Amino acid sequence: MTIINSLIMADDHELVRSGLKSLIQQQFPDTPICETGCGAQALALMLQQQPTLTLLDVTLPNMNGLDVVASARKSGYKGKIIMLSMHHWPKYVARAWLNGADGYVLKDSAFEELLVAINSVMKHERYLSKGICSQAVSDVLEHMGPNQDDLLTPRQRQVLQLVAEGHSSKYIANQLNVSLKTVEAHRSSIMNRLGIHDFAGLIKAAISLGLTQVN
Amino acid sequence: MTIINSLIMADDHELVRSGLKSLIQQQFPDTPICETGCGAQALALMLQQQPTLTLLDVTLPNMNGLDVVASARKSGYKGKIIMLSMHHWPKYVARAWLNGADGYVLKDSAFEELLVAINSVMKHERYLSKGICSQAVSDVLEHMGPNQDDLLTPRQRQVLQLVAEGHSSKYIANQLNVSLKTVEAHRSSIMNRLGIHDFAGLIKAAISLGLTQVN
DNA sequence: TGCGGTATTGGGGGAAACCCTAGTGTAATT
DNA sequence: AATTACACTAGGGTTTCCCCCAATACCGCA
Repeated sequence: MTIINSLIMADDHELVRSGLKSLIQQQFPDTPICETGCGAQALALMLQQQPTLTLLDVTLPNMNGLDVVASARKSGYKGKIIMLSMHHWPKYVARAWLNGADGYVLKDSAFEELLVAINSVMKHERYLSKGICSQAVSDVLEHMGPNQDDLLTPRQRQVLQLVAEGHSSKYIANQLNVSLKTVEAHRSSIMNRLGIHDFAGLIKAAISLGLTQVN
Repeated sequence: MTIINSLIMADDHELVRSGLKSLIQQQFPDTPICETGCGAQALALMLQQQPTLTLLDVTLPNMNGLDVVASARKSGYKGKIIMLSMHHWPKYVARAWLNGADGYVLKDSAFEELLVAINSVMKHERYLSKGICSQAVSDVLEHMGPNQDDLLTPRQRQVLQLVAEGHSSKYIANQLNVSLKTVEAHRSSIMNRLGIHDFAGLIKAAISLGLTQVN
């Protein structure tokens, strides 16, 4: 039987977290579960508590799950990480892999599959959800440099995500603890790099990069 | 104590359904719960089984939740309907109201709030999730005819499309041969009507209204 | 015919964003 | 060890946008 000492769960919808927590608690009654709805807090909790297992939604406010994984690994987090996502796009899966995730489970999976994933990663195996074409993921990985293949730097993606969530540069500057001017400089460099000259294009780029959703 | 004879739950993600089912089952152990992940099947089940209560996600494959509500009511479904949605936009809430929903609960709510919503609608009351500005919904309802395209005036659509294409208000003013201030007034009234408070939301609204495309 | 609502038009002032320029730190290259 | 490249940081000055307010024009309705 798999034993999980502690668990952190990050999802942007509290109802979803509650439901998942209920299901997991039934399977692992003795595991303390800590939950959060935002990426930055998830990262902080991971580093503070070093939980045995972290369940991370990909689309999170503040900082998306893929960046959380990268930052956590870079900061020395050693626990297992399973991504929860509704996206089956190979690009996302490959990015999760490279950033240091151990499992990738689609939200359109049965709970039993999540249990299989948990057991797999706790045995130091990787798990890829059914319904994801692993060949396509391999292909993407081939054409994907080990790091920094993306168009934007982590900081730029972070800023772009916050912009696309509708926050002002002032608010973003407070969130990131930098100057207003710094945020504006990031915005500017993002637009230069993507060849965008207006706000609308910025939002559309964020959508097509998966940093935010239309609705 | 509220008694629910039967319940149908529709959500596009099986993991979410499982979790929610687990929570609800704990509260209503004797209620049979039927679940589905697609809108068309949800509609069919509602008409066949006439459940006491239906929980409907707004974003569903095949047929979105708002259309399911409209069709179900038109076909004589008499049970209660609670919408589950991640969208707080007044536009969506107003549409749900007009189509015949009894409750509207954000996915970013505690499970306890869903229970309050269930108890409310079973007592023939309407329930609106916290975090939704009911005044904004009322405002939208005022300006909302029976068909969906009355949300914006032709001029507003025209302006919104140009905005979403990335043009500045100044350029738009020149294109339309009106004052800069007029265009800005249009932008303002569009945002008021849709319950939007930032530029990002404006672009996303234009996309979901089909006025522009992501790429 | 008059009345109310709203579509469309416009202004002023304050806040936010954009363009240009530039310092610092880090990592890879030569 | 020196150089190059670039991510991240930041300021000054200009342009653009957002909120409160108002005038005219149009359309349905009593």
